[in-house]
Amino acid sequence: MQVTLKQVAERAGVSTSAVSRTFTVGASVSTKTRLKVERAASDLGYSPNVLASSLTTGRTKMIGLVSNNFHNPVFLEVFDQFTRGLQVKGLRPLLVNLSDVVDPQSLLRLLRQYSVDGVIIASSTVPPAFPRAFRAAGIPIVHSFGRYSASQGVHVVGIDNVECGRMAARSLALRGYRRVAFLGGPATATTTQDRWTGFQDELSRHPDIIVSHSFATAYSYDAGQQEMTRLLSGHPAEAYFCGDDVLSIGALSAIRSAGLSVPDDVGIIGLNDMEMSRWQVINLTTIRQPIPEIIAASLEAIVAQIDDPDRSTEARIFPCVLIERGTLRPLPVGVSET
Amino acid sequence: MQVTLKQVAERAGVSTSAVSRTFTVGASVSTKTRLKVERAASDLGYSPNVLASSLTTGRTKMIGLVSNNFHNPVFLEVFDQFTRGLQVKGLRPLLVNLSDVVDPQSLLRLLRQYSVDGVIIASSTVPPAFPRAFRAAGIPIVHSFGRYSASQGVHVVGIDNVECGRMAARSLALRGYRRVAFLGGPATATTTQDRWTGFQDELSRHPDIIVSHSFATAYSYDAGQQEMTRLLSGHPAEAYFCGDDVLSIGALSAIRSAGLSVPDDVGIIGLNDMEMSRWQVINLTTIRQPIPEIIAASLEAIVAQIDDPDRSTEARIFPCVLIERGTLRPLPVGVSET
DNA sequence: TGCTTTCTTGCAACTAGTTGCAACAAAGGC
DNA sequence: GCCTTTGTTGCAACTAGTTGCAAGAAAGCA
Repeated sequence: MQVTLKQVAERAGVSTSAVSRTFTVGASVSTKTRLKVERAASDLGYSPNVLASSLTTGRTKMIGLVSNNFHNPVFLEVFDQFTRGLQVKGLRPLLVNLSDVVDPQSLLRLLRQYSVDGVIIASSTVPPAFPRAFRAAGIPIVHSFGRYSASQGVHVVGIDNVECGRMAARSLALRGYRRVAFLGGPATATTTQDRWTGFQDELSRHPDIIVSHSFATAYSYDAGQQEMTRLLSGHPAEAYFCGDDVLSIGALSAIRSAGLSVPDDVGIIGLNDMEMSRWQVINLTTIRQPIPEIIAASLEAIVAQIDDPDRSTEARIFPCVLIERGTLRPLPVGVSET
Repeated sequence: MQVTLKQVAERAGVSTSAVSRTFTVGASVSTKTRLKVERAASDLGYSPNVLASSLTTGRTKMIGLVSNNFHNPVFLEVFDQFTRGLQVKGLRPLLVNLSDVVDPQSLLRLLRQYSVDGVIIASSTVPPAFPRAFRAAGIPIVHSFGRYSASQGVHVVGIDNVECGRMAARSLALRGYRRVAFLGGPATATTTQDRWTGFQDELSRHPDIIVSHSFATAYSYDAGQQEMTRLLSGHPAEAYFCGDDVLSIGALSAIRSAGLSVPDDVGIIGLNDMEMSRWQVINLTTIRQPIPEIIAASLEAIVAQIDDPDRSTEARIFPCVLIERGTLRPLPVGVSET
């Protein structure tokens, strides 16, 4: 079945140690035996079994990649970049769909069974108890797209959601909107809370602007559409900061369905800048999350923790940038963004 | 560090065999020792190491989940369903992003190093040499979204792309279009070829309909937009069958940008029915691939092969269905789809 | 050539489990 | 109570590798 190290040793006429050492970088082998071994190995089509070697080395080169966000299109991009980045570093992602798992301990048990070298939790909606469980178990952990303050002792890489809320508020204020609102995802999500906090905070400096808010039941197209439909039946605001791009598009659909025009009747600003937001049929003004940077920093952090488990944790928070497209009215002449 | 079976045995005052057997279903252990062991295990927080046990059992319960399709939004749904489905069966997906790998042998080597129990290749654009390499190596393999004829001896689950082409052709003919075209992805993709073949074949029965075709450089929004822009500068058809939904949306954008209206000036029919196609800002008429069925069948097939490696392979081809939305003109009164 | 130093190599014990076998215990039948 | 059958248990050898140690080989130097 499988070609083993023993068979290679036999064929090459050397000990198993010699074979093991030829496949270990930095081990002491003469060129002569190395050649013999390599010859035998390629004859037999041998490749070492990482899992068997993990027993003694304690390294599986597997990273648990955990997410519950299999519906937000940005996460396809996230998975793409994570898998490529891990592969480049010689690591393999063991993917875990958290949607079915509710208990941090069972996730911990699961990933321990496979003795992964580290865990990346990629989602803003995973409760902090999950990363904390890994921290407590001494398993290298990074919470990507997480919230800084929530998980003390856990390395977090993400954005400043409060600042994003402020940024959205500033954009709306600068564009002269005087009745604005926040349309968030579920109120329980920390990201939603933070964005709303920042939004509110910034607008408290503009007493002339009337602020309201409401929450959709999920970060989804349907939830956005429903909530906006409901809002339009009352006395809608002039512009909405939506918790996320998918929500924005749901809202956009509801506005258009109601026979209103964007951005003339109602303005929308989203958050994420997913692939689809630039599609001309959508053309969403939004705040871009620097995904490549967040992922690169996450990978860096997990590798650093594996190499030095006692490394102190830190949070790396990246700045977001406003991407102006067609769903907010343009800046007045002479006014510039900041 | 890790709690081992030995420690549990010591604490419970039994042999390691007894512990091993308590965690093996169907093994012979008395209730008395089982209780002692379970007690000790939960005291120490023990969970067996799957990888160590895989050495003797030959089962890692890991499945290589291979794809190169990290840009098509349908694949988020595909990954979601695959990961959940595998989890339910007690299997773990080891995700491989094929975008960087070019050689079947290096993919084979990689997955052998982790002694995965089986491999699922989920993509219509992976060359058949990849699944064949696994077949030759005796590793259970399923090619999801693959093409039947291409990989003899490999279990394929997917759709009949030729029939999809015919279906699109019939829809256009029934709606009275008389100048139609196929806008495919890269001409090298077998799916593109098959869809074009079926489209052409069906329309050969309508000598009154003029058929043309062209190929975009990729299955992407930008490629669709570019190709449609080019087509519109010439003498465009009345309706286009696009190779895929993303391509369709690119084409849609180009048409709208040119000041033309859909479906009045130009009709579009896509293929896939991804999440976004039903968004009202897009509202794409398309052919739906039965993704849940394809995935369920793929999982069934891989499990069956693991249980019985000598099992004969088969192809499972699922029917697609037309989803009528707003990018084709309606059927004439009295005419019905078939 | 002889002595020291550095390299290479194999042995054997180890990693975390599983499993065939034999010994023993318990239960069942008469 | 004795014999047979069935159930439980531990030993030891096995899975595919790694690695500390000591011995032997090669190289360096005078």
